[in-house]
Amino acid sequence: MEKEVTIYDIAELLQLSAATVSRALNDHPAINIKTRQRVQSKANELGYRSNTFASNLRKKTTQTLGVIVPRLNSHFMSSVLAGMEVVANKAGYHMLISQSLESAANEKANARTMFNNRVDGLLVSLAYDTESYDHFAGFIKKKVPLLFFDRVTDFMECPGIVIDNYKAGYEATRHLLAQGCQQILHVTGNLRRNVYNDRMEGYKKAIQEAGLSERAVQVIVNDLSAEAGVVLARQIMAMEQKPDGVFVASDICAVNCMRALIDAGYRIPDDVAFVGFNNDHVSQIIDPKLTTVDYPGHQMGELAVSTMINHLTSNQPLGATSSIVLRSQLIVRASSKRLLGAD
Amino acid sequence: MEKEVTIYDIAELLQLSAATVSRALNDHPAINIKTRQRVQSKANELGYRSNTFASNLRKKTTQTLGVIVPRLNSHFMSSVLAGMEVVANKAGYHMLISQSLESAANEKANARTMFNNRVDGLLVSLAYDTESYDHFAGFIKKKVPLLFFDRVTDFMECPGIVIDNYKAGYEATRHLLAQGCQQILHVTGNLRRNVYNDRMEGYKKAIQEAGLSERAVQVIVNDLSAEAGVVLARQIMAMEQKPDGVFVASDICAVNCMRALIDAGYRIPDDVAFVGFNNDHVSQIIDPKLTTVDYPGHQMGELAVSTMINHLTSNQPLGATSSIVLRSQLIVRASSKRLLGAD
DNA sequence: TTTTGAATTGCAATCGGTTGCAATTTAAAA
DNA sequence: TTTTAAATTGCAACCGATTGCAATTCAAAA
Repeated sequence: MEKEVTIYDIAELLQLSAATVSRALNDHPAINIKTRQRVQSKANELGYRSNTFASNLRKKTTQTLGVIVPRLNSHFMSSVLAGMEVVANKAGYHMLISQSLESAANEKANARTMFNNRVDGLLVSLAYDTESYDHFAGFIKKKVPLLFFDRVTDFMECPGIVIDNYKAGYEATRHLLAQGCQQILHVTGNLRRNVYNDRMEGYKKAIQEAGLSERAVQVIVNDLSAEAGVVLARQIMAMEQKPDGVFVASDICAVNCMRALIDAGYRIPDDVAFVGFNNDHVSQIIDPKLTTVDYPGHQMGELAVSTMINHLTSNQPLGATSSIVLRSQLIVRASSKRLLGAD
Repeated sequence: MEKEVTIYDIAELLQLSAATVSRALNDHPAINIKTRQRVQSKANELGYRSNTFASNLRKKTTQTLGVIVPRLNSHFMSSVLAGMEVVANKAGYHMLISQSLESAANEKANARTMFNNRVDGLLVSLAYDTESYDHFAGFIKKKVPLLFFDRVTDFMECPGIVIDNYKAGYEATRHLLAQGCQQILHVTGNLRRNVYNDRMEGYKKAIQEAGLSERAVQVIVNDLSAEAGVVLARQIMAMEQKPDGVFVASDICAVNCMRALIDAGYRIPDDVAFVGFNNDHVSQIIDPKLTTVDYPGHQMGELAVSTMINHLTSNQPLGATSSIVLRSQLIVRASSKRLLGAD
C-alpha cells in the first residue's frame, strides 16, 4: 500500500481509459451508470485518492479561500472564522488562514503567499497599520475576487462586509447621554481603520447634537488590549475633570478598566457609566454587567464566505456589491443604567 | 496581464531552457550566477508567480499542514492556532484549518479532505464524541505524520502534546482541601477525552489521600459551556448537602456559575470556593477573581507545529516521541482563598 | 595547441487528472 | 432490416514545474 493509486491503475484493471475513469469518479453524466459504479467501487477497494494538484493544475481552480486576519485569538475574530469555516466546508471549499499580527509587513507577505497559492478568493480584515494597498493589486489584476470584512477600506474597489460602526457609535453615545452623562470619554483604536474612525464619528455627532461644548469631546486612542484597559483606569483616575461616562470600542479593554476602577473604589455606573463594544463573553461576567454593542461575528463570517462563494460559482461580478451592512445592536446592561426604569 | 506567465515564457524570452529557468528561480547552485540574476529579474518584470500545483505534483509535497480542532472559537483554541500559525508561517508552511464542531462525523469528513489534499502533516485535537480512529488510518498507512494535541488518545501510536492534566487536577483539588474545603464538587466534560478524565482522576486521588469518605467524591459532567455554568448554579442551589468547594474544568463555565451564585446571594469563597481551568480572560474579570490553571495555549500551538516541521524536515521518526508534556500551573486568586495568608 | 576536468545548460520524461472532439456502441424510429 | 440519433467511451493534447543524465561550454593545465 506504499505506492499511490492513480486513475491509470484503475483504468487498466477495468480495461477502460483514464478519461472514462476520471469522468466516472466525477459523476459525469455521459458515463454509463454501471460503469460509474464499477469504477467507484474499484477505487474504494484500492484506496484511491484523487490527486488535488494534478486536478488543480489542469482545472486552474483550487477550491481554497485565503483568509488574512489581524489576529486569530480574539473572541470576535475566532467567531468570524468559525462562521466562515462552516459555510466554506459545506460548499466544499478549504480555508488557508494566516494572521498579520497587526503588521502591514506581515499582511503583505501573507498576501503574497496566498497569491502564489492561487487561492480562488481572498478575505481580508486589515491590520492596524496598513496604509498602502499595493499588495492586493495582483489579485485585482488577475481577477481573483477580493473581499474585506470588518476592517475595510474605501481605497479599493472591493466589497466589504461591515456593521454600521457610525450608527453603533452614535447610539452608544446617545444612550450614555440619555442616562445623564455630560462628559463622555471615548476610547478607541487606530483611527486609520474604519471600525474605529466610524465609531468615533458617531460619538462626536451625538455629542454635538446634544449641544454640549467642544470640551465635551474627549478621545483616547490605544490598542484596546486588556493591559491598555488597566492603563486607561489610571489615566482616568489622574484626570482633574473626570468623565461620567466612558465608551470603549472593545469589551476586553472596557472590563479591565472597570475592574481597576472598581478595585480603586469607583462606583459604576454612578460615578462613571460604561459602554463597551463586541458583546464579548466578559461583558456578562463583570459586575455590573457591561452595556455593549452586539457584533454578529459568526454571522459576518458566514456572510463573507457565502458572498464569496456565490460570486465564484455564479460568476457574478463582485465589484457590483460595494458593501453589505450587518445589523448590530446596543445591549443595555447595568454598567450604564443610571436612571430608574431606563432601558 | 491576463495570461499567467510560466517558466517557458521566461525561457523563450531569455533564450534558455525551461530547466535552466526552473533551477535559476530555485537558486540551484549549478546555475551561473549571472544567468540566475537575469532570470530572476525577468521573472519579476513579468510578474511571474510559481505554479504551486505543478510544483507539488512533481515534488509530491505540499508545504501545508492540516489542523482539525473541535471549535475555532474558544479562547484556548484560538491561542493554540495563533501559536501554530506563527511557527508555520516562519517555516514556510501553510495551514489548512477545519473544525469538527465536536462531532465525530465531521471530524471524519475533515480528515478525509485533509487526506485528499495531501497535507504534509496533520495536527488534531479530538472531538467530544470521537470513539473510533479509523479515519486516521490512511495517514498512518501513507506515512503522513500525525500528531495530537490537548485532546489526545492512547489508541494510536502517535505523539501527543499535552499538559499533565492529572497533576493539574490533583493540585487544584489539593489547594481547595488546603483551604479547608471538605465537600468538593468536580465539574467536567466528556470523560472519554483524556483532558477531562485525567483531571478527574487527579481530583479523586487528592480526595482519597485526604482521607475523606467516598461520599466526598462528587462529579458532574456537562458540556462546560457558559449556559451549563448557569444550570450548574441552579443544581448547586438545589442540593441538600452543598459543596464548599467547586473545581470546574473550564473557566467559562466556572465564572458563569459563580456569577449566578453571587447574584443569588452566595458568598465566594466563604460559602463556596471556586477553581477553574484555562486561565481564560474572564477569570480575572469576575469578582472575586478566579483561581485557575494556567494553560499555555499559544506555546502548545508553537510546540505542536515545530515538532511536526522538525520531523518533516529532518525526517526523524515521529513515532519515537510518545508525548510531550507542557508545564501548567495553578494560579491562586481570591475565589479560593479562605485562609489568611494562604497562597 | 591539445587535453582534461569542472562548470553550465539542455533534453525529455514525469507527476496525475481533465476535456474537446472523434469514434464507437446502443437503442429507437422508420 | 436499415436509418438515424443518442448514449458511451477513447484519443491525445494539455496544465507547469522538476530532475537524472547527457551534452556543451569554458578555462586552466599540460
